[in-house]
Amino acid sequence: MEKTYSPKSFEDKLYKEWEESGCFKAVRDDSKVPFTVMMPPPNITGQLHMGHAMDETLQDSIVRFKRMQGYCALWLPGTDHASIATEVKIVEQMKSEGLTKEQVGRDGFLKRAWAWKDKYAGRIVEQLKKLGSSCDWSRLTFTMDEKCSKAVREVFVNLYNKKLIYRGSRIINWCPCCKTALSDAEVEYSEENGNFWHINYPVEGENVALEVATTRPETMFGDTAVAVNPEDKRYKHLIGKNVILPVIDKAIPIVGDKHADMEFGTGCVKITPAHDPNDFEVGLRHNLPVVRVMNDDGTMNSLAGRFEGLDRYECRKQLVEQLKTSGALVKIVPHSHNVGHCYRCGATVEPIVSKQWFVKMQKLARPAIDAVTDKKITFVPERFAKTYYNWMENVKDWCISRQLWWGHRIPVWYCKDCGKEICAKVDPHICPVCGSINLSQDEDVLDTWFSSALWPFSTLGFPDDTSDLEYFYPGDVLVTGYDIIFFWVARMIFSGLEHMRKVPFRDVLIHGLVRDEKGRKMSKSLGNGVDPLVVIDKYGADSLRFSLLQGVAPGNDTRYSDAKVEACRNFMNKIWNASRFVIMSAEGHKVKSLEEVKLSHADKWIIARLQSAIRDVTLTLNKFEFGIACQIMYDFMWSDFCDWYIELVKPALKSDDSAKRDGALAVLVYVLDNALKLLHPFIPFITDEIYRNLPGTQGTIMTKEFPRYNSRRAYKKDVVSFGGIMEIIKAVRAAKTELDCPPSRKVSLYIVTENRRQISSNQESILKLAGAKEINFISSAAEAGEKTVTKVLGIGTIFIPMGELVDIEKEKARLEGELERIMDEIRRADGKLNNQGFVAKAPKKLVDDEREKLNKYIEMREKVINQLKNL
RNA sequence: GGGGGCAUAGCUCAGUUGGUUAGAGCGCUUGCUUGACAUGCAAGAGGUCGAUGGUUCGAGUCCAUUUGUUCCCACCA
Repeated sequence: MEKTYSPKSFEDKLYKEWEESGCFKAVRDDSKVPFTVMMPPPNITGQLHMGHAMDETLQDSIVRFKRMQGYCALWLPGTDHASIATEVKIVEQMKSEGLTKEQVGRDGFLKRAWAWKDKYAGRIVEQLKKLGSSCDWSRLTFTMDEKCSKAVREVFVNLYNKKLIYRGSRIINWCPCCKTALSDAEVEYSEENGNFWHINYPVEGENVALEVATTRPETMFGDTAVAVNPEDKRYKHLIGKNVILPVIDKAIPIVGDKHADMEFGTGCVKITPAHDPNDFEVGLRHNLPVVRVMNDDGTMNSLAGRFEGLDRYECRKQLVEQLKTSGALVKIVPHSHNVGHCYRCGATVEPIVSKQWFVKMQKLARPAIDAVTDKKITFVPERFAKTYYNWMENVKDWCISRQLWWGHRIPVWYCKDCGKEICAKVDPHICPVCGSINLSQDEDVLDTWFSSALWPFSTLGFPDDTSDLEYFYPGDVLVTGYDIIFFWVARMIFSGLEHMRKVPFRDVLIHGLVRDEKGRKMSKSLGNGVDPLVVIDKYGADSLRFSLLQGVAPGNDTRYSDAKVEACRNFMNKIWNASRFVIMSAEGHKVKSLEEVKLSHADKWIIARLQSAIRDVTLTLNKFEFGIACQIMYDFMWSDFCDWYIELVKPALKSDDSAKRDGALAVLVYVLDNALKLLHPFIPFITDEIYRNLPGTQGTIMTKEFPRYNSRRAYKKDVVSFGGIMEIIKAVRAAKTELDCPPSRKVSLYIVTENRRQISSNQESILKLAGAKEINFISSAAEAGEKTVTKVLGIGTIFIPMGELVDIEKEKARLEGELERIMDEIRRADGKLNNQGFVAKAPKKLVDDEREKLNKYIEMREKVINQLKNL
């Protein structure tokens, strides 16, 4: 093995082997319990970012863990066609060539889109592999694959037949840049500084005017009424009369509607049903005409008179000028308000009335809410269930049609002769009503999330009753960021319930965002994104993975920093070198099993520590507490195994006593073997590379059984008593530092203790790690001689002669400080034990422990006082 | 307007049914060629866990109020 950890030399090689050996493949095996994870398919718009890296690392760790535990683990990978996002990219690409969609036409466009998909989907797959993702590539699915399209078609037709999909003219969010409708979830709001333009609408036949205020004056051409509150004494007498729209001199009625808030503004609201959701509702109540004044591209149409053809903002500018000159403009009041933007291109969204397809949500939402309240689905952390409820309970009908070309085309045809609307699973060629062959398919495609919603079952063969569907559905855990709970998680849940009659997964593991070093969201516009591949190239995939898992609380955002990855890389290097030591020590020796050797005190201690690591890692992983699990392994490997155990066994390894050597070697290999397995889910590459070099192993670690807790090897008493030995070592080291004694100077130890056997059986360890040359057991302090440093410990009192280095006054001060600390402890423990409530109500073990502690400290106090007297 | 999150060491963060003396990484101080590792080793300094009140034998952890910060949802033209 090389001296330093160099991941490049083995990561790609190992991945290739894993893939070729077929151990990622999940094949139905009825002797095993299935464990299914559906990968959230990354968009084919580009490449993976840090958020993906975290998402995939979490999933891979779970899947590897479960696979090692003996489950038939399926992690199904895929990519998403990302209808609007990809279309935006392709339009941009064409623009650079001086082309437009219209010029290349639908077929030409789709050809480009598929080429795009081939390029980027492949790139994403390569990136996933670099990360070490153990997904079943034989099942790689694209959301526009034949099987997904079939599922989409099936679901659409079924919902249509159940009247849960309908077509209607509603106010929708319109992106004038992408020229398509958007769902509510696809609109992002941000606070913007704008104005209220107060405009006078003269009342017909009266010498008064109603002052209305608007943030979008250009929509006034579509005004079909002015509303006042029916209770409003200022205006109620005018209800039924007309006002004259300025500029175009059109008479529109004054209506009484509670939508007009008497307290707000002037109390008069212009009603523009075609361009505002609230106004649309008012329009319905008062039977007002719906007048749309804007084109799809955000320019004004002919109803805007001389402003026709102008962009909405240019129109606004010129219109305001005209209103100003004509005197209709009363005032302009600065006003900041929330403006909706397209989540893909950022353009300001225009609420527009438009004929679109919708999914009726009310009936679908109910069972989806119940599934979570009934605990059929659990959000981890739980608080995200609230976010989910909040959205589901207020969900509006889902606008699913998009005026785009890239996506699943809506399976509805219209008969040009009789107007019949035909929705069918198989493309119709003849009108069932009039027999005409003059049919044309709806031009629109479906919202990307319509197919994503079916992902948990479309990938397994739905609507066919496949064996895979029966075995692997429902999934076990879905891992995703909190930012797509609405887009995706919610829609998968109601879709699974509606079409499969079963929830699509049992647990939803929500993680946070990966932010940059300063805590900002990583984004293209800020240019602060960090490319996982660059990091992997520099530090290795394992280091990146570990850094994304360690120290992260479930659901919390985390910051990426090179420093963190570097610290993880150092950990990898530590593991690497410790392993190198074990392997080198084993060279030329036969490694025996634990059963064949006699275990030393230290051996039992490390084996016991390993057992608690096994128990705790398993426990925490089952609760998806990756941060804690990683920390446990970090501490175990670095502190327990490297800093203590390896140092402890060095003398034994060099000993002439073959029994000692065999014992140490057996334990080293046993512990390392198990630790590697515990670490493998998080850091698959390094653990496998080392495992293959470990004596007595065969093949890859990834198919080996995950360690199981063995209570027979928990050695509870030995763990405690070995703590005493460690205490001695630490005390001697500290004493040396305190007295500026060079660590290399070997000291003599004089110990007053009742645990002579225990100490002498660990003599070699103590001498080695404490840097001592001898241990003398004495019965009183006097025997240790003058000029000593004293350490009062639980296991005994240690005297270290330090000759001229000892300053009696300093030593006194030190012991007095020590005494103070001990007194504090005694006061604390005493206080607790004198508290009737504590003694009566606290668990017995706690009270006993406290009593034991108190006794220990009282004993120590006596010893320190004695020693102070001696000085 | 509604709902969350966060506030713990100089910095970044863990701390999950309330129970030892509150932890880690980085940074800092001191000392080390210690036969795996200087991507290292040893010893340390550094925190009244945002504030107030409460529940409890016991609160960083639970409840209430409050301050600061941040996110999501809804949205009054």
